[in-house]
Amino acid sequence: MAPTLLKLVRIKRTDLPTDTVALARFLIGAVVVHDLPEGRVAARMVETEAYLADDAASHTFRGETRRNRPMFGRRGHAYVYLNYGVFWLFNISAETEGVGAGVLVRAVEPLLGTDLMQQRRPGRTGTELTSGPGKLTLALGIGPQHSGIDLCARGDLWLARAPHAAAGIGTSVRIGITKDIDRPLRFFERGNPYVSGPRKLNV
DNA sequence: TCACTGATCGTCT
DNA sequence: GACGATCAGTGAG
Repeated sequence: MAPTLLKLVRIKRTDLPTDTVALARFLIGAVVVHDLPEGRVAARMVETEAYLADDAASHTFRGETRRNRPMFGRRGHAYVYLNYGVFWLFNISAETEGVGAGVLVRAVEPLLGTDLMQQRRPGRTGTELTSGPGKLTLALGIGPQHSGIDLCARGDLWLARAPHAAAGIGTSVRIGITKDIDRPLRFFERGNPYVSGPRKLNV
């Protein structure tokens, strides 16, 4: 799709499903937009994971803390945290005020500003740019300064409606966790080359 | 294509 | 003081 033809329509909070699993599926195909000083970057979400309130794998399982507070807010807020001391991971809060749940964005497909993404990922090209939760935050310039912000409000980081429907949504167990490992809470666009993870999970 | 490993640090126990 | 919702490099099959 030619960039000049891409119309980005801001997502309103009322567009977002309250239920975490429904939100994780809804977000497949939707767009993350970041307006940087150097220009706009935008990418379609093609892989997500749901983290529920009664979920031992979720950061919210043991209750609210300073770090995970955004997950307890209303749906549509960003929760960004440092993983393995190295990478920032981007989540979108779900459910209602007081319920700790959200959706991890695991992979995106670049739509706008691919050149800017490449500058932020030296030596990486093609699917290596954004095919993983730590990669995409680097490419899109998402960091701790965004944790807690409202993605449905005016700001530099926001969500836009899917420019076209997902080709088909696949389901699998989640990746990289050690608790509640059997729940089918990972969702991805079938056949999309930017989807991360072992091939056997992506059918 | 898969399995394994080191790097690295904020958060919570 | 231990533990990760990861990535990139290496080596084997």
